[in-house]
Amino acid sequence: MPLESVDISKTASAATIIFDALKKAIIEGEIEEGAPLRQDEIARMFNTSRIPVREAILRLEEHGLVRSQRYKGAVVSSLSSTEASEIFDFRAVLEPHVIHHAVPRMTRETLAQARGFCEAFHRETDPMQWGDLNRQFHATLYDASGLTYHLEAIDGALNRIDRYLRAQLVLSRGMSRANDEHMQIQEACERGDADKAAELTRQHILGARDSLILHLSSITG
Amino acid sequence: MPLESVDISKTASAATIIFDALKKAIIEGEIEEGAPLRQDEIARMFNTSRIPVREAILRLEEHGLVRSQRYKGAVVSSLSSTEASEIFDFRAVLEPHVIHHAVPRMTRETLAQARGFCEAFHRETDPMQWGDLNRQFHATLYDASGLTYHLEAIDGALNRIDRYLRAQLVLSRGMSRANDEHMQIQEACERGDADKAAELTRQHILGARDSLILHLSSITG
DNA sequence: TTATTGCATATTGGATCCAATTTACAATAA
DNA sequence: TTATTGTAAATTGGATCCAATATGCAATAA
Repeated sequence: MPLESVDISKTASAATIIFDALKKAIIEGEIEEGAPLRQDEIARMFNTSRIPVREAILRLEEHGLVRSQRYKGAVVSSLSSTEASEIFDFRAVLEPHVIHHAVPRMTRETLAQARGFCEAFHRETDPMQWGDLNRQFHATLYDASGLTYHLEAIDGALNRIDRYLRAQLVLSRGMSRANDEHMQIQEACERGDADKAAELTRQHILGARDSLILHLSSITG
Repeated sequence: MPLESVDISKTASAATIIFDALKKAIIEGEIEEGAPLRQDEIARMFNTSRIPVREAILRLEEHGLVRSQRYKGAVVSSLSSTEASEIFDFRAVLEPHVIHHAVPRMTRETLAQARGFCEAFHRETDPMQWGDLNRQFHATLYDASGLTYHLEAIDGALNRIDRYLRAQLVLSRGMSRANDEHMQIQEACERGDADKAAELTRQHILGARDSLILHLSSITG
């Protein structure tokens, strides 16, 4: 047939649109911890009824991003420093395994793309962009592993601590240190040294954990 | 006050009841892979409207237990052998770490309770019970770690492959082999040998993976 | 026969309404 | 004042209704 087949972009459901928007706002810290999510307030913001809002909130709760009590509503989840620390440890177990599996499967395109993000991260002057570029760099390397279940679990863990990671990058030496470590990881991957890439990744995560915990305890005592 | 304080068992919401029931039925294989979940059919079964059913199905989807397409409904997720294999690998990364962390934190009660499940598993003659006792044994040991985020992730992974694990235990040497390995893990924990417990756990999982994959490929080719 | 079209039915997504519960606050009593 | 009680408003959970889409089948044309 002479017509080009065009992907009719089936507009997502209202519930999905609201879910994505709330997820982004919560992850990036736009809504603060403990803040309540009022169903009809959100419904008005999206010009829908409360039904898709409730579905979005339910899905967020399954990911641990909000906590809700019957008849009392949902609030954005907060993390104690021990909970945050455990999630870093979780990442420190999974991510070295994933990158080790990924290194022998990385293509030239993978490495070029990762290097692009790595350098963009280095050059970027807007702190609001650091968090995204950081995640894109790591995700590009990890994606080569093809371990979709692992990747989803890592993504969920990152979502839970994303606002802390962003705060961390703004700290005195957070950005420059992350940048140095990214460069080392990138180079290990380019050399095909899976063991080194895995160990550097582990230390990258545990270092971030320790510096964050130190920071949190210096604030709250 | 002279009255005993009694926990008024606040009846769970309809959505939660339906969610739990569907989750159990899917995990245990009572509903077969690919089977559609009709909203009003389920609603009639629970004497509710479709609203709580939809919420339950949405939550199941977030856990990967069902897949749904817009206007087409939800079906029970199926797993390819490569997907199943990856989930075993995922467990093989996390569970040794968790038990290693748990061993020095195990109390006499922990060990006694685990030994109870271990022996009950050994004695049990009803294959329908094997799956539960197997999970209870491991969960008892893991719980001592206090790593709640890890435990949730492991639980989610187990839910995805539970029906295969159950099938596996019924295979020729599945039950007796699992039993031997449980005994060794139990003894390592009682000796306080965290390294050994972790390594045995790793082999326990990878052995199950290999035997399952072998079995699946012998069926489907 | 075989493929295609059109329509009736089935099913899901969302809006609106009502019920159940919590929360805020005023009224009252110690 | 301070604690307690009662009531109204706010909020969530669920039921019912309508809209949007998919599915199955009969009718038709090649």
